[in-house]
Amino acid sequence: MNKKEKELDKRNRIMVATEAVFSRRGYAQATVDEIIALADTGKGTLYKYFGSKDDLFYTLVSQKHNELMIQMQSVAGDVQKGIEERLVGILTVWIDFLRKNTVLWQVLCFEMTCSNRGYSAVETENGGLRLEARWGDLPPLEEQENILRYHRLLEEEIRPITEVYQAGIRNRFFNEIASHDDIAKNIFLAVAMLVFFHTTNNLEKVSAEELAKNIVKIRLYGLSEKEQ
Amino acid sequence: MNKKEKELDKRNRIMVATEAVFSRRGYAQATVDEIIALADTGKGTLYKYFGSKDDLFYTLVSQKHNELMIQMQSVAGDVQKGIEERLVGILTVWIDFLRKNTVLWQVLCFEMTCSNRGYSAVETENGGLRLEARWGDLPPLEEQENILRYHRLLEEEIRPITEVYQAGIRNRFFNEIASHDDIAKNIFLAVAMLVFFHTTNNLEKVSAEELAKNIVKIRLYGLSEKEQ
Amino acid sequence: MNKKEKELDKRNRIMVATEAVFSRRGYAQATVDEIIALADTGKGTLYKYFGSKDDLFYTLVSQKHNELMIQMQSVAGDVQKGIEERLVGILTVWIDFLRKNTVLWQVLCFEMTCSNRGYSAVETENGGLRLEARWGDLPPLEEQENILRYHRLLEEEIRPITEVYQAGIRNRFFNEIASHDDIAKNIFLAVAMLVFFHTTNNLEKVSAEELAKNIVKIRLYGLSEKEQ
Amino acid sequence: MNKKEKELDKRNRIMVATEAVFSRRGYAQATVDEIIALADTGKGTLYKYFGSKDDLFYTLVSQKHNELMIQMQSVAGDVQKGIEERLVGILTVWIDFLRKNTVLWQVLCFEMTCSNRGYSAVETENGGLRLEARWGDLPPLEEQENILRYHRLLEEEIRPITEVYQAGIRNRFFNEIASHDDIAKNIFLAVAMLVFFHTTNNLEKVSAEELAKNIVKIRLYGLSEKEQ
DNA sequence: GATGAATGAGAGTTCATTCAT
DNA sequence: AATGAATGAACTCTCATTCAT
Repeated sequence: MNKKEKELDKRNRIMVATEAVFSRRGYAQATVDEIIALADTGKGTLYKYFGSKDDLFYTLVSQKHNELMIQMQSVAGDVQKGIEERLVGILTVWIDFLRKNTVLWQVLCFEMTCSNRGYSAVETENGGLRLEARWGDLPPLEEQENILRYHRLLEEEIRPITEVYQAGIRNRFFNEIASHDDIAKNIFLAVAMLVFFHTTNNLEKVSAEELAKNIVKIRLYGLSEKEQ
Repeated sequence: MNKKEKELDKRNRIMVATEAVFSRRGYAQATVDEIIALADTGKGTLYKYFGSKDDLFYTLVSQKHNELMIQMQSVAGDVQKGIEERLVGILTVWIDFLRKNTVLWQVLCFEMTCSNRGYSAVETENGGLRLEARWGDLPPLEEQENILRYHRLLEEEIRPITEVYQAGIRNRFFNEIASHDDIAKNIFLAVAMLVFFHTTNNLEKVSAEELAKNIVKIRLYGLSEKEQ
Repeated sequence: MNKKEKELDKRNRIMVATEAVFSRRGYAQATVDEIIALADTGKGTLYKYFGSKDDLFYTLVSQKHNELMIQMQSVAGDVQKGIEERLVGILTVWIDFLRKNTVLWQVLCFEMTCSNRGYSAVETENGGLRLEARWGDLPPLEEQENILRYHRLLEEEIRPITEVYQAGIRNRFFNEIASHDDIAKNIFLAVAMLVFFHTTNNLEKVSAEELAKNIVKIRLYGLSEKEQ
Repeated sequence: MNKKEKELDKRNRIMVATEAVFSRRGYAQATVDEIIALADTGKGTLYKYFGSKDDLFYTLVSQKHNELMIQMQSVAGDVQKGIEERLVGILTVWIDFLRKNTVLWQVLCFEMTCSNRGYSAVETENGGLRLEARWGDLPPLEEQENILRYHRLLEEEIRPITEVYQAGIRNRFFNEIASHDDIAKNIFLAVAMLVFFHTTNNLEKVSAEELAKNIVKIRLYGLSEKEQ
């Protein structure tokens, strides 16, 4: 094994340990000590590669995010397919992904976005994101930026569904109720909730695709036997 | 003010401060010091009444939970009303409640249930709840019990919807897709997500009832213009 | 010993330990661990009372500074005495003080003012002090303020000499060479150097007053046997 | 460029970077990482040539010290000149040198001699130097030696003034007050203080020679208008 | 009964030095 | 010969909990 390979190996071992530890402890409860013990390396090495605990987490989820986006785009971009088919495709990818990264994405959604501290991200005029506090003051700018980058990941992950959804509106595929802006976002998040709160014994048996089909069917055609 | 009143006053002041601090910091970032400063009392007093930081949080959410349950039951129990009407009623209460307690219930759902550490609660044969770990070991029994009590709160809050939903199944109000067990739970959680991730500028304007009506309509009759 | 006394006792023990440790290690090399071990207390106690290592040091020297200023003013303010007598008085106090606090005041002069990192303090138009960097950038504002407070201590300590000196100029006590502004400051600092670099065996034997007299004589009447 | 030249080039680049970094950070705050980044070389190279951070600093100041000594000796050794002229000459060199190396020599005087940790150097019977601790124990012998070498540099730098001064005593150039041994040292150090604490706006304008002349005049003939 | 001073384990981070390549 | 990845001891600081008054 040459130098380059060894270096990659170290980085990789840290990355693997990082995933394991954050997945079993969340962010705040995870300790750098546990990570380096698992990676069998020194603290200095970790900090040389990743700079800070927050950067370490960001690097991990950022990488996973990129893989997710590639998969999502491959199913979302196929204009041959109809609205329903595309929705099912995107949700299948999303469910699959969340099942593999349940804890990490919970941590990302609630802990890292500081949604659980009363901050939310709102769009600015020029299409960017800005942090907003439900009460009191915002943190220092540098910390705001650290928080916002997680919001940006999520925003990008929601976009494929939003786009298909808007195509559906243009096609008059949807009824007038559908005009509310948050519906696309809501499908995305409702699925996340489904996976976050699944209990091991019932949900796992259903394949991601089957689940996605059902969810889309319910959203599109409803649960009711009767006509509205 | 007599002794009893004075004691109540102290407890109340701590409770109010507790809500304020956990609501703006989440659980991990909240400090007991900030709470007692706001309550203008001593640390010993707080620990005398509430025992631990975790018990303090539990007491707070437990109290709010009880208020929520009373409201939910008052709209869920009315057998005169139809399925749709009852669903709208429950969700209206739920949305209203979450809007007032957004951060607290996020913390409850993800931080306190340790859902963000890979634990989930599964039903036991005798109708109770048991903790299960996605990986590795469970924490000591005492800590498990502390975690489980939060799961019990959530389970109880979901029940009214589940009951209405099961009534719908008995009435043949729903189509066969609806047979999946998690659907009731999913409506409940999807609404939570909607409120957790609202951004201040758009959602607030819609009344809780209007929002509930739309959500139920979509669930029941679907988004699609066309027949399935 | 009652509660108040005990509290004072703890604070005092920390203060004493602080002086001992900073006096034998300087600032950077001193560790909080050594201080608490010597004070026989916990880390939390130290941080509760003093907030940070820097604040701890500042509290210590600030206290000593106040004692020094009282003594200086008592000898500098006596308008009955002549210029020479007053100079001798101030320098006696200064030498005495420095002998007792040699290391602390070295640390103050060089380490804490960051003079040893190329920063100096210059007077602003409104009589305050501003930090200036010989090269490159200044540190963040908050850190600048921490540095400046040490400069302010020193500036105040120099002032009594400056005042006597200016009185001398008004009285035409000095010759025209004396017009340079920095001369008062220089006497003050030269004495500091004398004490900082004394070697135990020779200087200590001379009393502070005797030393002060000699220094003043040399400054006033010169070393030379001959007339200029 | 051949091998020898390349090696020299590397050494030189490290030396230049060393000066830059220690000059803007002092010793404790300087990092080897910053030095090698500036020198555009590897850490191993630096440690190969210089052995340790302390040795690196010593090599730097030692080199500058040698240049200083050559200049000092060239003005101190000229027996043609009178006492006053020689003093002015030495101080001119010394002021010039300090202005160019203000931070480095501050670090040398206070940080490296561990004067700021309560150690001082005293002469031994055989003319050497020995470390002495104001309180407590001395460090291990090896570290003592590292500290002493900085004292030796300073002692050597003071010597030219001492020699001129002793010539003055032999010539009966000085009055009886001047017999105190530390006076030569004090002139030397007072000048250092003057440069260390100059503030950019006033002192720089005066040439080193002008300043030296004034200092010597004051020392020799005094500040007072009146005869003693 | 109410208090808050005292605690100390444990957190994230830095950096001089080594040594295999 | 030159490198820079790897190290880990040591640093400052936090905070839930206790218990003497």
